[in-house]
Amino acid sequence: MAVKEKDRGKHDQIIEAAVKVFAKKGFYNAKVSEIAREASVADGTIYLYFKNKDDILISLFEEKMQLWIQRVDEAIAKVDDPLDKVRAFVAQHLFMIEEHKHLAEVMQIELRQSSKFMRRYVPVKFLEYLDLIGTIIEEGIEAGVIRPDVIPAIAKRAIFGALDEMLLYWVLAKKPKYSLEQSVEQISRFFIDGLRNRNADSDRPDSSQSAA
Amino acid sequence: MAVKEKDRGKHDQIIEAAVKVFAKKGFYNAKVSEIAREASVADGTIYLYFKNKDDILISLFEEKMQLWIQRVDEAIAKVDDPLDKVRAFVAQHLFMIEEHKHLAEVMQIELRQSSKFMRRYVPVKFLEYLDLIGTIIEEGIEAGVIRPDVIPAIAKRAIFGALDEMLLYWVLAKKPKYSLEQSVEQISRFFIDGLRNRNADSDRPDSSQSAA
Amino acid sequence: MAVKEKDRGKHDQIIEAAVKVFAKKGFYNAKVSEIAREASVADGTIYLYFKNKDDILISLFEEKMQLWIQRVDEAIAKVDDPLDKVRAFVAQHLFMIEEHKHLAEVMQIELRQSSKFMRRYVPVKFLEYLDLIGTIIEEGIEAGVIRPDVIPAIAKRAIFGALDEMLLYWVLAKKPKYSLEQSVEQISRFFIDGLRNRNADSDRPDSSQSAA
Amino acid sequence: MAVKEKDRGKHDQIIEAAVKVFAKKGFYNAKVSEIAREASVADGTIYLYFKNKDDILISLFEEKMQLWIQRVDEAIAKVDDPLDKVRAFVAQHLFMIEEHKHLAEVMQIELRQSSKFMRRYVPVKFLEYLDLIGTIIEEGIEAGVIRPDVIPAIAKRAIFGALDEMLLYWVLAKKPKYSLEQSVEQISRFFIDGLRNRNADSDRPDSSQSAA
DNA sequence: GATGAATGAGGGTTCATTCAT
DNA sequence: AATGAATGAACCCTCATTCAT
Repeated sequence: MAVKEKDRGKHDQIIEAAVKVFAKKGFYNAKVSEIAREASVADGTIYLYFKNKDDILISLFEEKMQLWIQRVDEAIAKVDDPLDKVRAFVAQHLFMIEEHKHLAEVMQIELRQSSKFMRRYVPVKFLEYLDLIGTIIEEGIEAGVIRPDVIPAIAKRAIFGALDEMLLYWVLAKKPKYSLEQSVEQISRFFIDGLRNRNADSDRPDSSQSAA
Repeated sequence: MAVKEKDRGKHDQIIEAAVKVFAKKGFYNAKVSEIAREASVADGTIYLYFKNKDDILISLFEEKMQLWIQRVDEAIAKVDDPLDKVRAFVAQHLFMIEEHKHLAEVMQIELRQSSKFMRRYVPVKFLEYLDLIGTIIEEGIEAGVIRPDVIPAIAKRAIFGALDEMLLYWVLAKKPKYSLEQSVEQISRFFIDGLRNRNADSDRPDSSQSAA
Repeated sequence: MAVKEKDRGKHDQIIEAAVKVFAKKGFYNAKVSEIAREASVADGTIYLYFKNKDDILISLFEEKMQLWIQRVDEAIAKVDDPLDKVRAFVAQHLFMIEEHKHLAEVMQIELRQSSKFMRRYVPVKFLEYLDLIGTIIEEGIEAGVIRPDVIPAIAKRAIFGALDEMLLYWVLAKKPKYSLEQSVEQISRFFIDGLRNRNADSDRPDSSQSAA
Repeated sequence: MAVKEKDRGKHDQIIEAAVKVFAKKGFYNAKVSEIAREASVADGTIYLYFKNKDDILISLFEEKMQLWIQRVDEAIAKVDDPLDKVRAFVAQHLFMIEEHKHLAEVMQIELRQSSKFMRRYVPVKFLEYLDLIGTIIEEGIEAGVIRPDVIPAIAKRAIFGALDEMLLYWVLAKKPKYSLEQSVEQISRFFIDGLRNRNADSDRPDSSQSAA
C-alpha cells in the first residue's frame, strides 16, 4: 500500500476517498473529516489540495469525466459504422459504470445538484462527454445511416438519459435482474431499431419510414 | 388570493412553498424558515404538519407523483394502440413538466438524492409511475406490435431516462432551442422506430429485423 | 435576579456578559460560547441579537459610549467657566472609569484595535466624546480664559490621551498608589496651569499659583 | 538588497517583516506564514529564532524600545533645563514616530493588548521609557522649576498618554492637519504652561506668557 | 541551519427543531 | 392550533506549530 498510495499523491488519495464517502453518504451528508480519515490524511491537508468541500466534488467530476471521455473516445474509434458507434458508446459507458460503481453513483446523483446549485460550476466536461454521442449522430445522418430528421441535440440527451437511468437502477438495486450485456443489447437496439416489431407486418414495407 | 390560499389549508400552502424554495435553492440549501416565510406561516407551524424537513420533501413527492400518475393514466386511456400509448405517455409527461416547471425541477434533481440518502424513503409512487410505461410495453409485446425480445423492465427505464434527461435540459436551459412538440415527436420516434434510416436500403427488407 | 435580568432583555444581558469576558480575555481570545455562558443564553441566541462577534464589540462601544457622552454632558453643563469644565470633564471621566472597571478596560484596550482593523467600523461615538473636550477648549478661547494660540484639535487629543493613559495605569495596576481624587487634581492642573512653577520667580507673584 | 538583507541576519529580517505585517493587519489577524513570506524565509525558520508568534511581538517590543530609549536619552542629555528636557522628549518621541510609522503603529496598538493578555509579558522596556520622563519631572521638582506638588508617577503617564494619543491620530489619519512641529510646540506648552491665558489678567504680567 | 508539507485542535456560525406562551 | 424566540449540536475551515528531509 505504502508505495502505491504514495506514488499517486495526496491529491488522488483525497479524490478516491471522496468518491467513496460521497457515494456512501451523498455530498451534503459527507463530512470533510470523514474524507480525510478515509484518505489517511489530516483534515487540514484537504485544504492544501482543494479550496473547499465544493471544490473536491467539482475536481472529482472534471478529472474523472476527462478519463471517461478518453476511454469512450478510444472505444468508438475502433468501429466505423455510426450505428456501431452508438452501440460501442453504450457498451463502454455501461462497462465503465460497472467497473467504478462508487464513482458512477457520485456522477449520477451529485452532478445534477451541483450543476444547478454550485454557483460557479459549469459541467464543461460533462457536456464534452455528451457531445461524443452528438457527433456520432451527426456523422450517422451525413452517412445516411441515421434518419435525416433526427435532431442530434435531442437525440444525444435522450440516449444519455436512457443510459443514465439504467445506471441509476444498476447502482441502487441490490441485485440487478439483468446482466450488463443484456442491457447493452437492449438499449442499443431501442435506439438503433426502435421498439416497433417490423416482422409483424412483414408483407408491407415499413409505413412509418416511407411516410416520413 | 387570500381566500384561495386559506381554503387550501396550511398543509398545501407549505407544500407549494416548498416546491418553490426547493426548486430555487435545492433541498439541502433550502431553509425551513424560508419555506415558512414563503408559505406565510410560522416556522413552528411546519412541524404541526410535517415530521421534519425530509418529510416535507417526501410528502411533496408522493402527493405530486400521485397527481401525475392520475393524469398520465387518463391520457393513455384515451388511445388503444400500445405504440400510440408510448407517444401519449411521452407527450403527457413533457406537457406536465412544462406546466409545473418548479415542481419538475424538484422531482428531477432531488428525487435521486432522496431515494438514496433518506433512510426510510422508498419512492413507491415513482415506481408506480414508471410501471405505467412498463405496462404499455408489456401490452405492446402481447399485442405483437412491440418486438418480443424487448425486456419491459429495461425499456421502461430507458424511456423514462431519456425523458428525464430532456427535462433536465429544459429545466436548466434558459432558452431551449427546440419546442416541446418537436421533442415529443423526436423522442417518441426514437423509441418507436429507432434511429436507423430504413429508406436508405429501400430495395431490401429490414435485414436487422429479419435476422433477429 | 429573574425580574431584573428579564427586564433588561437578552441584548443587554449579552452586552454585559461581553464586557466581562472581553475585559478578562481580550476580544480575540474571548470565545463566543463563553459570552453565551456568562449571559446565560445559548450560543445561537447571540446571533439573534448580533450579526457576529465583531458586531458585539462594536455595539458595545457605541451603546456605552453614548451613555458616557450623556453623563459627561450633564456634568460639564453644571459649571460655567471653561477651565472648570475641563476639570469637570476630567473628574467625570475618571469617576466613570472607576465605576465601570471592566467596561473601561475594554474601551481602553480594544477600541484602538477595532478602529483600525475592523473593516466597516468608524468610532463615531468616540469622536463625539472627544469633541466634548474640543468644544470646551473652543469656548475657553472665545471667552479669553484659554490662550488663543491653543489648537483645539490637538488639545482635545492631548487631554484625552493623558486621561486614557492614566486609566490604563488604574486598570492594569493591582494597587494604584494614588487616589482618583488626587489624579483628578493633578491632571486637571497639568492642563490648566502647566508644570511650570511660577512661584520660583518670586519677584513677580503668579496669582494662579499663590491662590492654590 | 541581497547583501544588506543577508548581513542583517534572519532574526532582524523577521522582526522587520513582523513590524510591517503587524502594522498592516494587527497582531491577531497577522499570519505567521505572511511574516515568513515578507521576510523571505520559510515558515519553519521563524521557529528557529522565536519561540512562537507571541515571542515575535514581545522581542519586537523589547528590541525596538531599547533603541528608542537610547535615542531619547541622547536627545535629553543635550539640554539642561528640565522644562527644556520635557520639550526635547516630546520632540524626539514625535520625530521617531514620524520616521518609523509602521513600528509606531504596532507599538501604539498592540502594546496594550499584549501587556494585558500575554501571560508572561511585562513591558519592562516600556516602563523604562516612561521613567525617562519621570526622571525629568523629578529633577525639575528638585531644581525648583517644576511645581513641588506635581506627582511624577502621574505626570509621566499623563505626558506619555497625551503624546500617544496624538500619535494615534497621526498614525490613523490619512492627512494630518497639523505639522509635527506645531504638535511638538502645542503639546510641550500644554504641559509646561498649561492652558490658562495669563495675559487676560493684564494688570499683572506673567513672564512666561509675555516672553512667548 | 533551512525548508514547507502536513498536522489537528479549536471556534465561529448555521439552522432544524422545540416549547412556553 | 399557531407562534417565533431560543436552543445547541454539528461542521467547515484556519493557521500556529512540528518534523522529516
